[in-house]
Amino acid sequence: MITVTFPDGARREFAPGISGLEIAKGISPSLAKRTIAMALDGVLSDLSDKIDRDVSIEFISRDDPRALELIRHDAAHVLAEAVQTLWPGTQVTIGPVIENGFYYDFYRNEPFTPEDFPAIEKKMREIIAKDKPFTKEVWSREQAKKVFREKGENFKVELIDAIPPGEDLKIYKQGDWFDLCRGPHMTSTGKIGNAFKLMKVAGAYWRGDAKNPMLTRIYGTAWPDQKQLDQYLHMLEEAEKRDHRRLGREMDLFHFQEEAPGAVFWHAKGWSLFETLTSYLRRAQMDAGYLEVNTPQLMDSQLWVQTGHMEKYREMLFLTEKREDDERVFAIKPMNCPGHVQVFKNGLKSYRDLPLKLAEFGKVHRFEPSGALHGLMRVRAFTQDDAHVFVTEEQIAEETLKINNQLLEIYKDFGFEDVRIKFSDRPEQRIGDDVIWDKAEAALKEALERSGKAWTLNKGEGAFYGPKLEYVLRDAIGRDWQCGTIQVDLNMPGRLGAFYIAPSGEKVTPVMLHRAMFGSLERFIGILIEHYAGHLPLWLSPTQAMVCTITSDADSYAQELVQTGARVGLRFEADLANEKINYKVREHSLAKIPVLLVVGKKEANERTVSIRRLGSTDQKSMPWEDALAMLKAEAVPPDLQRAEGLA
RNA sequence: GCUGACGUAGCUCAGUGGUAGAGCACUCCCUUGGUAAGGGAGAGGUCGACAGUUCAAUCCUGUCCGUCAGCACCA
Repeated sequence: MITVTFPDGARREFAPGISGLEIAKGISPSLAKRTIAMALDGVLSDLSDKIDRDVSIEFISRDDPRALELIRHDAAHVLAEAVQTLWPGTQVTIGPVIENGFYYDFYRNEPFTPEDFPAIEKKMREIIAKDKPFTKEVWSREQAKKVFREKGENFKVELIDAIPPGEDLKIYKQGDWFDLCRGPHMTSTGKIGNAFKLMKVAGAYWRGDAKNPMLTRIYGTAWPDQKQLDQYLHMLEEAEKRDHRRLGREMDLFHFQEEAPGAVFWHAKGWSLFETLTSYLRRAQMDAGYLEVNTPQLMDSQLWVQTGHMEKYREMLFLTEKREDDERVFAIKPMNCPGHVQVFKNGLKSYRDLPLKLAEFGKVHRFEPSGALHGLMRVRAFTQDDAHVFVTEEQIAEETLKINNQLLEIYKDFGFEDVRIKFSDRPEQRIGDDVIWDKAEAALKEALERSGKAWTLNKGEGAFYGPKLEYVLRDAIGRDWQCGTIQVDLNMPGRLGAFYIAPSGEKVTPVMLHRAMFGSLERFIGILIEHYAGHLPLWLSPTQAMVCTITSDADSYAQELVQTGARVGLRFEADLANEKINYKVREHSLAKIPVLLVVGKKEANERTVSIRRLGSTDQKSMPWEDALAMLKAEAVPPDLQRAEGLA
């Protein structure tokens, strides 16, 4: 007999080989009816699975959070059946669950389009309405390959070959249709319900490799009920309103145009934000002992041969043409590091100079693939808040930890409390000995452990010259972007001939730590806009207050307020337009101006202002001097607010 | 780069094989109005670029450029 433990702690004995469904039926028919799967010792399993050991069991109903992935996975199978029914000859490949939904990759000569969705969804509803039971069979490798080969499912045959020898080959059937699948599934297609929707089609390479054929991927989303589906769709609409490309236009921050793909035209307001951020970073860097330098935009391409970039990234470099009177080819810098190494090399350095921290707001250019470009997030010309810390091997972990800590401090100033850290170790294509890589990776791990922050491993994703930590932020629609980074480089300084004089008098190659806090200013601004949904805090907002006149009687008073604001370092503007106050309030609210100072004849006479904050309909009248003092205090950047406590 | 979709006024979008339209924005006039759109008039377009088909192309075909989504890439 086996002992089964129930969620309430009760234990019961059963004969080995009893299925979950039988146990549920034994308890009550209604439980069996509403149970769609089970968890054995916490692991989701088919309700039909036979139990032959002591376990704890939980019956999963449709409203259990764990049912969500089953609903989506089953929906993917139904999608595949629907597509193969409508277009026989289409090959199936894989169809996993993803965040917020699922997809299925198909191979077919004719691509699918969104116009096909209604037909596919209709067929899916039919399959769901038939409430076909999911049944599982375990096949032998040979049998499975034979069946799929005969069906012309060549991709499935390849998948079977990739399954490790010890693992069972499971086939899930829903009526006549079946698929190779790891499972588990719900008891029948009817459990999926009707709260699903096909979202988009896209190409995707077979097995994620650009050398392989391209498949058509159909994305869908599925939820336990219509309400949750509607909520999700509504959330997507709201996220669209936060899109920095849209807000960038609405707030008059920047634009792009065809002549400069992947390069930003910063407008005055966007540049104000950019400058506010660089000033902030300058203070932070100075505080941490960095020296700001500036290195050439264009250097002999030979330098990039030395670093290894020409070999690995030739296609991504912007190169000049050879000139008749000069045989040399120049490259626009894709990174700042070689420039900083030149600064380091200029003049003899001693171990006493280390750690030496060189920083630069370096504008770099990379010929990114056209399909990679995305607003401010992925551009071809961007500004790094780049720095290189030259250290001895012994100093690596300590300096890395310092950078990590400052980075997290800085992110907090922008409300990013839960930054995710990825540790990317050695890639296949790399320079330098493995002994060196061992050291570099160990140093980063030590720093991570000492910081106590959670992190995940990003296997094989390091830079070609060294491992890295990536600090990842998420945009409005859930896409992840690398912002900050720390990289340990035991290769490049040596390649470029940098050394310092050790206490022994020997020449020793320094280790270089590459670090960026925002990463790319452009990307960080994109993330910030979406993070704040355009509602920038006062210290960042390009226009901090708009003085709106009620009638032209207050024009000169309004202008005076703007001037006084400017004199104390506040960015005010006046709206003297011949429009009603309703119109002005609406216009500037839509432009995300954080503070509206409304002035009419009354305020001009009494020297007061009526204050209205973005996102609120409250209005408060107060003496102008008080309002000015209040806004001035509020507009102090967070780091300077902290510093005031020190003075 | 790959697959697919898209490109018409500053923005959002209609539209047609016979050289274009709306709303908002813009300019001017009237209005001086107290917290999310006052009224009127006007101006504004090589219909992404280049070829081809056609008597005639913004519309059909092709190539290119750009944008969007996903994939691949991301020093």
